Parts: sequence; C-alpha cells; structure tokens
Amino acid sequence: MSCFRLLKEKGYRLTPQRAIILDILHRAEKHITPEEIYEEARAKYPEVNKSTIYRTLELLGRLGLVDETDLGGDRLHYHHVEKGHHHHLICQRCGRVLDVDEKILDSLREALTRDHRFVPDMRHLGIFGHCLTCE
Amino acid sequence: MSCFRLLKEKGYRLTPQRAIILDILHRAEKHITPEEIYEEARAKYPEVNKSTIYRTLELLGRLGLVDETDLGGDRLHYHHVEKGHHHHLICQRCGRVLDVDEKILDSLREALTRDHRFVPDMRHLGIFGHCLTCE
DNA sequence: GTGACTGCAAACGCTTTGCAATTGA
DNA sequence: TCAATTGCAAAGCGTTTGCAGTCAC
Repeated sequence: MSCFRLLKEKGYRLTPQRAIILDILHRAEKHITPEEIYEEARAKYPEVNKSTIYRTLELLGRLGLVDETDLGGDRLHYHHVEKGHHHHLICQRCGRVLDVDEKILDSLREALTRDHRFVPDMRHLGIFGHCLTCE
Repeated sequence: MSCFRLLKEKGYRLTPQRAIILDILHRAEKHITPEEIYEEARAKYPEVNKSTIYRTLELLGRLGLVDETDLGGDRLHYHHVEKGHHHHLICQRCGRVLDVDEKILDSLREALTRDHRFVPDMRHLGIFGHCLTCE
C-alpha cells in the first residue's frame, strides 16, 4: 500500500496497530467512527488502546491519508481518501444514509466563488433532511 | 414578546432565567453557544446555573422558538428563529464568518428533491472553506 | 398549595494528555 | 541504540441527570 511508503518517507514508523487501522479504513464501506475502528481493531489485536486509534487518525488526517467528516451528532467519522469524495443525505426519520456524487454541489461551489469570493471545502458533506420514501 | 405567550399557553412558566435567556437570544447578532449565553446571563443574574441554560435551550428548541445549529467543531450554536434562516461561510484561515441568504441553496435543494427524492433541511448550514480575501 | 423549575454536584461520553515502558528502524 | 510509539490511567470538556429545595401561578 502506498500509505505505508508515505509513512516511512515522512519518518513515521509502521507499527502493527497502524497497519491494522489503515486496513480497516481501507476495507470500510462507509465512514466509520473511532469507536467502530477500535472494536474492529481489537478483534485482531486485543491489546490495542483507544488512544492509539485517536492518535493514528490524527496522524493519518495530517498526512492527508484520511478525511475527517462531521456528519453531525457527537462524533467524527473517518474515511480513506483513496475512496474519493462524495456527500451524504441523512434521513432524520428512517436514519438511512444516501451517498451522492460530489458533482451535485458544483453549481453551489461556483456561485459561492463568484458571488461571495469564497472557496468552499465541501468534501463529505452531511446534509440532513428526510427522504420521500419515508412518507 | 410572543415567546412569553407561547410558553404560558403550553403550560410552562416564565421564570426570570428564561426571560433573560430569551432576551440574550433576541439581542444576539450571531449564533451563540450555551457558554456564551451562560456568561452573559450570569452578568445579570449571578446565581444562574449552566444546566438551566441547557435545559432552557432544549425547551425553546422543542417549542420551535430557537434553532439549533451544528457549525462544526465541538459545540452547538443557538439562534432565535424570528431572525430567519441563512447560512454561514466559515473561513478556516482567518476565522471570518460570512452570512449568505438561504436562497443560495435553492438550486441544490431542487436537484436533491428531483434526482434523489430527498428533501433537505438546510437551515443555518455551516460551510467551511476559505475566502479569497485571505490570500 | 403544588407541580414546574432551579441550583448543585455528580456522572456522562467522546477525546486528549502525561508518563513510563516498549519497539521499529 | 534510541527516538517514535504505545498502553494505561487520569483529566478535559461540553452536556446531561438525579435530587432536594424553591418559586411562579
């Protein structure tokens, strides 16, 4: 994995804990929380500590390997950047999370830059509301 | 204030604490945090307790008198509904917060409803990025 | 008078931190 | 070897809660 190389290039070590966390992020099918990563990591490596998860996520985020997303609520979600950017429609009635392509925001992005001289950073935006399927 | 009437109609009491908190929200020029409300309330009413702030905000939110907004970061922001809906462009370089009218999102709202059968609830959305003035 | 409300203090859940022991390079 | 990294335990921080006393109505 290219992540391993990047870690070493920057002078960081590749510990088993980091390899496991990267693997979990890599295989995840959605954005996951530190708690979910911790539970999954512990299955393979029982001694792993939650603070290692947090410290690793902080490092990976700083290196640009994972994205940190605030999907609302009390905890952050993490996501392997390799998997690309997209957005989430979160239904507040049924709890469903729909993924939408980032292109949906193109016109908004243009309008903000043109009219407000503001360049939004909208990767993995969470949009709350309700899906019509619920009604 | 019509808020006072609504409280009584629903069988809630108008305590000095609640009147002060409503007044602070009413006069606020931006979204404020429970902590900010607490500090301001304490100036007028030193015995007030932080849990009263939280309980009051929860009540006012439930009654639809204030809006609860997640502007990212660790704490929620509150806002008197009377003041209308708008959005925030938060510059991650200079910290500036720009307000934009909610109409900016009209086309996105339409696209989501049309293409994804999803009705977004985007009041007081916080959009991160950077303003061109910074560069 | 009486139930809604408050202050207080303690607990909560997620996250961060200090430190001594460990380990990858 | 030896600094980076870890596990552990404790603290931090915003928020919530149980409870006994208080106060709006």
